[in-house]
Amino acid sequence: MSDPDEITEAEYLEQYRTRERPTYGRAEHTVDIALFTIRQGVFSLLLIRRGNHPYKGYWALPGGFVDVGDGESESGEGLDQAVYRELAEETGIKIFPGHLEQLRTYGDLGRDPRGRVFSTAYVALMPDIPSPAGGDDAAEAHFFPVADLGTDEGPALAFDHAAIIADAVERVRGKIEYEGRLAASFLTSPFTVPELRRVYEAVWGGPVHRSDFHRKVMSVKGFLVPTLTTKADTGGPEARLYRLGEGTTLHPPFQRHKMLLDKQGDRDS
Amino acid sequence: MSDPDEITEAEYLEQYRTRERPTYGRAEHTVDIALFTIRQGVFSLLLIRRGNHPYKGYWALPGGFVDVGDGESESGEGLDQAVYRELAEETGIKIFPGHLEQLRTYGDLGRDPRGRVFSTAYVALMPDIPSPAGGDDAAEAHFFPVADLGTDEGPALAFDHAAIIADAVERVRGKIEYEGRLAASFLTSPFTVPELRRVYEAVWGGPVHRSDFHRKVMSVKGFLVPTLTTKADTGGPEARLYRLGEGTTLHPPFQRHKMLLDKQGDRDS
DNA sequence: TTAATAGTGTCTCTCAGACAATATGCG
DNA sequence: CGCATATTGTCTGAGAGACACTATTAA
Repeated sequence: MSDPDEITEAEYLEQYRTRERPTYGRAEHTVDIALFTIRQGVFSLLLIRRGNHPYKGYWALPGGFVDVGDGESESGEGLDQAVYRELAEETGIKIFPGHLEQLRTYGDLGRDPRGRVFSTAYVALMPDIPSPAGGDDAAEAHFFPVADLGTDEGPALAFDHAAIIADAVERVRGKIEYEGRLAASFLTSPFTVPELRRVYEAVWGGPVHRSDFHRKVMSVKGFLVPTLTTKADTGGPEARLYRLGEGTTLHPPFQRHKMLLDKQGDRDS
Repeated sequence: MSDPDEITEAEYLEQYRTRERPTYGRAEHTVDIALFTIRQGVFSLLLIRRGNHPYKGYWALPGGFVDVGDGESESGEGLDQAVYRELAEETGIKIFPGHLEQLRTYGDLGRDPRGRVFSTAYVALMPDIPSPAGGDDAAEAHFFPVADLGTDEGPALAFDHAAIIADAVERVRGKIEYEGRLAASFLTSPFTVPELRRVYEAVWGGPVHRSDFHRKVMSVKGFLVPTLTTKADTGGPEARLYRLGEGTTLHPPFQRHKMLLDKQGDRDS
């Protein structure tokens, strides 16, 4: 360890930074964002029609290359930062008002014809704010019902985005079982219990027990904090409005396969 | 769309591949592996002592740069492939006998002093096979008890590996609640129910109800398939040996905070 | 014999599922 | 009124938590 040829870490890094680098053999890194919302009760995903090669004319998740600056350790932007920037550029969403989390990274050979491109996918959930798609880019943006994706009804998808979307949908459907905060991120606060129930119905794609859902969601202490206001225009009695409390995890979780009714129609009606 | 300047995707890609590329401003991509096992009943993580700068002498997760070939789309290796290669090179594990899954990707500025380096972390679980650490590299490899990591007892960790390890530990502790297959991947098949219980005790760090665990794990249909053999040397009666069946998800899940006893000692004794 | 353990049985109490009932608002 | 809905209440059955018990093996 007392090697006379020993160099310090600072010396090593100086050598590393100024080394000869090939102009090939480097990969690129992108972020892709699966942005979900609920529009008119329909669980929907934002896609952008590509205006450039490759996959020109196909629909793709919003996203793009991560700015790595000049490659120095402290230069460029982080992954989360890239996501917020791309959201602003591609969808016009300056301040993202929902939930964002990393999904996973895709790096298979051949997933991008331009070269080796790693893509870190994110899942974003937000309420349906009436100033949606179509950002600074002239690119066409559109919300598609999740149920249509992957079917003949759905759009033609670029790259491996069909697989990413499938993973993202499953992440959302699974995680709202035990993360109540996720479901609430589809709504603007304050909201009513039936509104929250309709989030689950939209995401899971079927009716959810009405009275059981109400009792279950209210039984999680600290999850919903009542406000003094109510909301009319429900087609029934005024509904109390709640905001999110601190208790975020649902113990025990909602169970998708049990909360979902097999047949159409709430038995409660 | 009938632009006369329009080029085909093939033409575009040819231009893209042969473009001028800077020798700077590119990031690199690594994989890091949090390899867990249970040794003598202790939930443990494999770390490698770094023989080179940066962080020379510190302990780090096994891993390394992903081979991206010459940067062409089909050249190099995929992420999973890189993980298996690094496992072989750094730990001598040629055929990985456990469970492997992607954790998440870390890309913060400054996380690697050499430059912008994205790292996709993996979680690996395997039984304690008695031919462990110390691979082709002369590097020192060692299993550390997870409980010691992050304390003064634990090793000094390189890069942001302390944060990665914390995420990995929480992933394992959380996921074995509802993924029985994960817990079983710490064992060699066939195994007994008490052996499986000790996996939970090791990972969660406390005693688990003995009789309740037995009843619960047996009640999940298709999870454990009995063999005709038994195992002696248990300190008690011979225990039946089981192998994993098809039913992998535990519905409803084991609940860590309920299955774990608050105090030492199984009330069952 | 003693101690530790594998496996089973039993009681209780919580809670999810099922469904009824009541009150409210809209056309 | 008739209908859909919000919210509360009640009954029941499944199952988790708690704990006792038996059988078996090692020291």
